Amino acid sequence: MTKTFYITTPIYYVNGDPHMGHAYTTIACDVMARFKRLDGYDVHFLTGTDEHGIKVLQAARDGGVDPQTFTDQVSQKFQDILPALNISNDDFIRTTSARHKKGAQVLWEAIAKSGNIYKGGYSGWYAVRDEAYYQEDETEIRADGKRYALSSGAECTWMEEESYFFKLSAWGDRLLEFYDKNPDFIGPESSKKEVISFVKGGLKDLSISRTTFDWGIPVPGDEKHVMYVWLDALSNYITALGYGSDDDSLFQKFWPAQFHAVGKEITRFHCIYWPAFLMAANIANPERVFANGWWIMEGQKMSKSLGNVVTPEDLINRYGVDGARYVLLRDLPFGNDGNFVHENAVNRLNSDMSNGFGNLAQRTLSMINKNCGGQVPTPGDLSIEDQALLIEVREELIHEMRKEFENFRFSAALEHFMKAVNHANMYVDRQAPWKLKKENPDRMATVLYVLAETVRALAIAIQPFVPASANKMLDQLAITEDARTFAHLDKAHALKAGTALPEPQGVFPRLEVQKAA
RNA sequence: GGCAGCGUAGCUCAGGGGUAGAGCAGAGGAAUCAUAAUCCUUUGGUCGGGGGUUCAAAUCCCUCCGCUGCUACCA
Repeated sequence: MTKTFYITTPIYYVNGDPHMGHAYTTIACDVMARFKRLDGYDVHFLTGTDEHGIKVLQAARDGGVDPQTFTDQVSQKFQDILPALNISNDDFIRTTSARHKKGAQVLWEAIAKSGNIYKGGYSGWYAVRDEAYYQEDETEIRADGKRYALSSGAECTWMEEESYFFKLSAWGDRLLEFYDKNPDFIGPESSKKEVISFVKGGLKDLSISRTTFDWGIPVPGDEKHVMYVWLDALSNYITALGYGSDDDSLFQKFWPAQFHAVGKEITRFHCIYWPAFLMAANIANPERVFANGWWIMEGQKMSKSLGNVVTPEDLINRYGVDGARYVLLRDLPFGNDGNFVHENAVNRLNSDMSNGFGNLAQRTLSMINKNCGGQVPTPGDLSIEDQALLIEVREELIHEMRKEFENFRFSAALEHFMKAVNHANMYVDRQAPWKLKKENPDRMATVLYVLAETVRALAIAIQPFVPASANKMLDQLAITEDARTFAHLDKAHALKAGTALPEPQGVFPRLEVQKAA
């Protein structure tokens, strides 16, 4: 039976427009999803938008529209960037959709049924400006007799609110045991330490409903409450699979998820609350949560006031779709924070894709076109060097890449790829087929065959990162679309001599270095 | 303030107790099939500052500086 692979991005909060960070996480997931599909897995890839909560409500009011209209508009922007970045998601979930609301309520009921929800009161020093409650020792009384939050200086008033609570305090030990038994659950290591120390510090019960506004999912049986946005939001990973609906076949098939990608700022929600909710509802936990870092731009934090916020469209305009995908994953190890420098990105694309891989393909195809009648040449006996190169690109490379993908090391996978490209270019120079043309045409045909076969294997392997370009290259080798998976890397699916090839065209045009954002 | 991470060649980043690594950028050479691309050689760092442990520290410990995230109901 085919192995399933369920992968999710976070659902993006619609209080702002999509930016480079959203693109980054989404692209990383897409690359993983494509890799797994090519590797024979039955993949389900989910992304979506998180649309409830007071911030969205306020943003809608500020814009003078009702919240549903507002979220429709912003969610659409997030949906629009998916085809623009060539994202292969199988589904898009919105937390305002009927299917999600229903599923979230079913989850609530499942947790309630287990005895983990109780009604209580929430009280504390509330700062309207911060939308946050503070402990008494987090506030001070100033000369004017009023109370202010120490951290923000916002004025606080005593508030009491009826609220439902989740018995998070009861789950600390079971969470720690879960982390212990599943050491790969949280990555990278820094996030894991943070989460474990947080849990060890002791967990308090979690308020999971609100009565102060109504832009949310009604609590089953007590509709003056709406569900806490994180309980609402996290449940998307199962509601999108039909959890709690009449047809939960996808849920049966794909849950638990193999991989939740998150930004490093939301690891706590995914690594503490989410498993606790699921365990309480007696649902299996996801296998892995991996947090990616944040980008800064040319050494500076991205911010609206600095005017250096980079949007997905900016990246596409500058680097093309495949170029944007490539430069985001090439240098920075997934999980680390990074500094995005345009000059480096251009250099990277030019030297790796244009000069390295693109030129390898072009010189190979061009020689075949001119010297072999535009057909795949007929190879003779293979030398040791021929065989070594073919083994590297057909077998060893994908083996190495697979290992790196297991640990989300996209940049390391690309390093292996570029190493193979370099070896192929070395091979061209050593064999010098342009000399063989006069001295030994049969040997030239063999060398060009080995090279064409090398380009085929490399193009197949690089598909997850630069799908459109890789496909163009495979078109030029007359590889049919159903013969492009990793299973086709082997000798049995090698190029057939005599196959007519189209006129070669450059696939990775060089970019000009340009300064400033 | 507390917790965690980071600070390594001009740039982007690996590494992590035993004579400092990669790619790009720079320099020199070879070749000319190719998107003037390729291939070879090569310059370059007292691994943020200071202190300590050790025969030996970029790597462990302490401290200081700078940056980042979290600090509970706020994505």
